[in-house]
Amino acid sequence: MTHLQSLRGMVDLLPQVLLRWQAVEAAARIHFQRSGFGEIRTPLMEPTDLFCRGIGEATDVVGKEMYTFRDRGDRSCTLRPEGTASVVRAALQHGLLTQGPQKLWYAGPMFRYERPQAGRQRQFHQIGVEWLGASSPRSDVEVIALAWDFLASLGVGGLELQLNSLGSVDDRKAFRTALVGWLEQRVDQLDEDSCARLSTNPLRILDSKNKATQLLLESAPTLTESLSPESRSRFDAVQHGLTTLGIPFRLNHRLVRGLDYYCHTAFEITSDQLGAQATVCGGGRYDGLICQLGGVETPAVGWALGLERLLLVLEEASKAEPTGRASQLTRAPKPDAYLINRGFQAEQAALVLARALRSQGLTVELDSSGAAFGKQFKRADRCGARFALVLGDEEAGRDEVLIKPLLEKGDESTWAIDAISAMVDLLQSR
RNA sequence: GCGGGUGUCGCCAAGUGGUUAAGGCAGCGGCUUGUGGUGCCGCCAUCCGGGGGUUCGAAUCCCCUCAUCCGCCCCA
Repeated sequence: MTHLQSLRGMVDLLPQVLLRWQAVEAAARIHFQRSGFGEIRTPLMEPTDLFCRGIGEATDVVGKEMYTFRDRGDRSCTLRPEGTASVVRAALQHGLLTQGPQKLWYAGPMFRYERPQAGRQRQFHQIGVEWLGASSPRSDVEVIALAWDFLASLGVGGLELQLNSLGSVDDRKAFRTALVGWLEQRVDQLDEDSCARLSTNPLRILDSKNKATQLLLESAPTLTESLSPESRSRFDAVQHGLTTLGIPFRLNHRLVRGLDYYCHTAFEITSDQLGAQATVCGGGRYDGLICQLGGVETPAVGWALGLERLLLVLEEASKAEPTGRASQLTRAPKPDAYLINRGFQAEQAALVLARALRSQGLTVELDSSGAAFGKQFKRADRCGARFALVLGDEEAGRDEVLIKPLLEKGDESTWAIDAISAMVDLLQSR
């Protein structure tokens, strides 16, 4: 209809919707701060090579989903498809890691050129956490708990934590060989997609949604079997830690994360309310990434959470439970006062009064229509203001203002227009 | 990139070949030009996502296109 429209897969966030966003972001800020994570903001655009090296050339994200273009200096630029590579780049660039381990979190838009569907957009938003320089299995546990508790604090239900270990780089290599060998004997039984992946990214075949392939995989060698004793005991320690914290999880030995940099712990938190894109949060350990991007060998764990998906789940939660925690996040703020005014002198006085009250922390809606009093009252009522303040020529002439409660019963009262603190007391009284 | 569904006012929604395109919500105006919430009255799509075509005649049929939704791939 309109010729000017937002690009496909890019959505506007309007004030009412943003109420929810802001609540979630505020909750995140507090939650991460408590665990000692500091916020980091990196550019939305990076040199293309960062992602090719960080995420892996063979991955779909790099292979077909990046927004890449050349700038006027003929540099290849890419709109970031995820946050981890950028965070690591920034940490290396500023020598953060020479000061010891870094606990960082970020929130912001990511870009992936994909076909939009439920819970998926081309510009979407992630909140993520990266703990660089953490090697203990306990850090895996802590980071997972950080995600789990954050979601719980928002009142999100119906979540499941799925856990797997990809083992060390060597374990993975060994398993890869074993799996490919096993699958090659059975190529004729594989679906088309899986066949293609056999040479590019065989581990991902485990994830296949193809029913026949899944059935076939029942008897395939498993990742767990090829774990070294060290990897095995590390995986046990992570599970033990989660159990200690009372965080329920389900082992899923098919869980393979899509990005190349993961090793050892891999996890996903899924929701039963999301349709096909059920993963709300995903992450794991990526001990090799920092080295790969030019730093010294440094272990790290982290995760990223899809904000749009989280908000989708929150919406369901607040529908199901209108008085629950999730619903409280979205209450629209009502003005404390609606300032009705009419007449030249009164309008000037109203401007001054509104500013004075706002500077005292009140939310004041100032009518600027000059319409009839009845009209202005109607608007005052409609916006849900608790009080109407009335300034007409009569009041202005006497340097007074009339205050009338709109929601509770009570009489109008007249106040000296400069009795700001007394008015504030009344307007804030409960 | 592939498959399927949908597209009528800001939102919900009737209409499926025949003169002026229901209705509801919201909005605006009035009854009520200094007092709101209820009520009543009025206004609010020459146009049916866009472009072509078929027809005496189309929102209704056909083609193309765009957008959107659901799924696949993949991921948060």
